[in-house]
Amino acid sequence: MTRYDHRSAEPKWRAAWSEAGLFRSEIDRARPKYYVLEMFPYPSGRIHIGHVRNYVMGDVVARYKMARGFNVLHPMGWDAFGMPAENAAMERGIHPRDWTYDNIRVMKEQLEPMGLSLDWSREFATCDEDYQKAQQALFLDFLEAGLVYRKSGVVNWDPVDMTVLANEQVIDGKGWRSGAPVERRELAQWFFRISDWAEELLEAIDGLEDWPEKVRLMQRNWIGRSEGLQFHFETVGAPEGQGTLEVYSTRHDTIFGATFCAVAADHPLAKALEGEVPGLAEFTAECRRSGTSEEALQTAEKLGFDTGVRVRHPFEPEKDLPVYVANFILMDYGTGAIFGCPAHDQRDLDFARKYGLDVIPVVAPEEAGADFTVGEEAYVGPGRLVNSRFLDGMTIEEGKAEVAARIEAAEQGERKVNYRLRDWGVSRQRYWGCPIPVVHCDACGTVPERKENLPVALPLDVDFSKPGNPLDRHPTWRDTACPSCGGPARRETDTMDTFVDSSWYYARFTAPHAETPTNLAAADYWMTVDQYIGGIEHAILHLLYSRFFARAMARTGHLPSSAIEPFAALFTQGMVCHETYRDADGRWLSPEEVVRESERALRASDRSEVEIGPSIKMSKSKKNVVAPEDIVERYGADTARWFILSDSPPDRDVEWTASGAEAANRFLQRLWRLAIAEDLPAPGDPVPAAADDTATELRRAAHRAVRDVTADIEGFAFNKAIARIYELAGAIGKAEAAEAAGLPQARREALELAARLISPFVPHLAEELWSRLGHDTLLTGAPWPQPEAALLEEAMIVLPVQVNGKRRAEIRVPADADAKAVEAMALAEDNVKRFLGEGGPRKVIVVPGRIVNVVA
RNA sequence: GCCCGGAUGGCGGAACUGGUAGACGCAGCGGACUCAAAAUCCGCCGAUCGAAAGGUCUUGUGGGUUCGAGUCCCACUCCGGGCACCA
Repeated sequence: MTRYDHRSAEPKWRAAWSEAGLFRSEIDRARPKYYVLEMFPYPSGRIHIGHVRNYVMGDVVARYKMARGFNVLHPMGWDAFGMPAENAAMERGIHPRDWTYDNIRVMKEQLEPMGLSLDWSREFATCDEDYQKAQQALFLDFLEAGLVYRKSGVVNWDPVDMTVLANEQVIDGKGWRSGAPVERRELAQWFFRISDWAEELLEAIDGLEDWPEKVRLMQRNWIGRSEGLQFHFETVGAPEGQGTLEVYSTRHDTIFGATFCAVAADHPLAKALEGEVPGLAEFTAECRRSGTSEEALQTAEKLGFDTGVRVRHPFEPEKDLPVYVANFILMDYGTGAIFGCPAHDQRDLDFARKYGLDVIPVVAPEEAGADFTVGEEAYVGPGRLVNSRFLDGMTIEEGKAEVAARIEAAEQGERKVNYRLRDWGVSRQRYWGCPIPVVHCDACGTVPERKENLPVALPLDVDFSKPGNPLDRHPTWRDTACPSCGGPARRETDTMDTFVDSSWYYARFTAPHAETPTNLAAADYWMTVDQYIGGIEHAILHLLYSRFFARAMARTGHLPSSAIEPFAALFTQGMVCHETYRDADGRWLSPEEVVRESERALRASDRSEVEIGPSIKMSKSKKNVVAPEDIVERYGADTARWFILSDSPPDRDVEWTASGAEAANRFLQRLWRLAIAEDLPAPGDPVPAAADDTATELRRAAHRAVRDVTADIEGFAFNKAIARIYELAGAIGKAEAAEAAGLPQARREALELAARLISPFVPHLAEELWSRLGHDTLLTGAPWPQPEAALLEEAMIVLPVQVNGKRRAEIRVPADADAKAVEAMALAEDNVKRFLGEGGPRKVIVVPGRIVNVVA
């Protein structure tokens, strides 16, 4: 029996698409545009199935929208800066640049056979000098607009690698590479002023209706808005210049429960006292040394040091509160100082118990009286204020309002909204990143590089044999002339966080070869991205940074104001998982080393028993990876595309199985066999008017499939769309065996519709079927089919009949039968009579077209 | 700790706004074709009682609303994810 040969068909059709230039997009104002984008890959070395799933989903959308008449933009590029390239350089002596571009070449070769409808003419890598130049120009414009600044900040410093570490790179207080205890060090860093946009970024989330609710919630939490009161206490016994202590609280209603104040180790008051109070300097040093990783913070004991300084309670002048330096107070949130109310904050309570401070309950639950006490658990629920003089009896909200009003009237403070979101530190002491285009001059200070001198390019002759930033110790690269005075100056050696690169690439795709970062006309036409697709792991940082960047670019004239939200719709796809295998010695085995039988698995080499582990995300360490090129070689790209979309909803994880891939291939072969049947009439031969019921039934099935597949694609339910296509193939297969007037024509119509419906999913096979059915045009880009309304309507329908809510019979009725007739038919059913027993029905509910329920 | 999801056959999953639970696929079982195998085709496939017709039970657990609940409400169990000294 002949078989569909993907090895010859797939390259043939890709060549045909390429020759026809179908995926090159140009501005065309006559057609509506559609911009579909998948999160671009980091060129780590090889494409894996997870990438394939991501891009195939985007491809289904792109091809579908193309068929619906949209002018589609579907580009691809490379997120090419980052640490792994430097690690490769250090470990294997390969230059990061060569390593990166080699990987890009290999991965592009892997991607090519997948048949993705990508416009490769727009391809770029973020490490291309063109892109760096554009990004540096953006940086300078942001700097001029006041969106970028430089300040000293506390960082995680690895003293061995001599570099700054991200919080995620600090494990148990030690550097993830060096294992050396991480220090908290103050370093001048460049920051983007994202926190200025906190309110705007938060409010605009409401408008992102086509984003997953989950992601919107995560962004809201990340921005972390809180409403509170910022006010000051008068200090007693504090050094010069520390006459007041500014604190921030969201529970200012509990002010009468305050029994202490606490400041951060880096707070000016703490610093001012370091030389005066014995032991304090040691304590603050200890605080600074302790790790900043989440785990370290979580497990760290709450420690405090009484400074001896006191503050005066604003409403009880006779009462003084002690001021502690505490290790759990953060300098960069609020004012770096708090008042502690142990009765109504667990952390404050723990602290108070440890240092023997008073616990004064000031909020009592409704059911409790004024003698309400707090044990080891702070009370944070609702209630009424007690022990609070003029606040007594008020609710928490009323208390807050009253305290705020009095503090404001006394000009001791004001209501203030605070955000968890911090400014974005973008300085990295790294080589393989985009250089920050500024110059340090002894005479002029920090001076922006002139735009005509861009790009500030990375030197290629760098030395990775020593730790630290190679740019810092390069013999000549740092030396330059001051753009302002012309005198000798030094280049900034920090490079930008790679998240900067990915924060605006979507905009660059609209005019990838422009001299300026963007071309406003092109951006105005293509932006915003209509559908963005990628992993949930980028739910916060990448997406938030991109939203900030689009706004900053709009402010500096690089994007139209209509594009401040870069991604109109977001879809987060699940991961690809696979079973794990271990041999008797506990060594991981890859799927190629294993023969899978129904209930067990054997090692291919010696048929020894293999333990089957859970299906988890594919990873090199567990060896449960499947190489896309192996699948493509064996079954073809279409099989890989079909299978990866067929089994699970796109937002959930999918398990890759060999049997599933085989089944996908079996189905594609089946479609092909159906389409090469010899008894099919010529193209254009219409279904005769006198067609038999069998033929009409097939036509109905085909047109229903068109309706359902269309809805499923629109709804991102590709697994359901595929199930509908399986059903259609089943109907065509059944019809092949039958003989009826008009059936060959109906089969032909159904096959043509099937070819059109599968084209977004398995584009090569769709073209092959289309061609085998006698067409000499390309199917790709051809208009999407419309179902015939008349064929979607059924003359007769089957209605279930329930007695007391249990199904007892089915009746076949005309679709437009009236309720009375339906009721009569239902009551005439034997089984209905049987369960009704003696006495007639008390009530009959007829839901037209749905169900009949008889109540006995 | 706080905030979100989710739980449906042996497995992945369907089920419109409350209306025949289990579409479609995998795995399994039986059969046809074949000397045989592969490929292909046909049938069965939640549990249970029954020869059958048909009955009973069944969507994590327990309650509730309703003519009718996988779907809505309340309480709980388990699983997954996010955040977490944020004052």
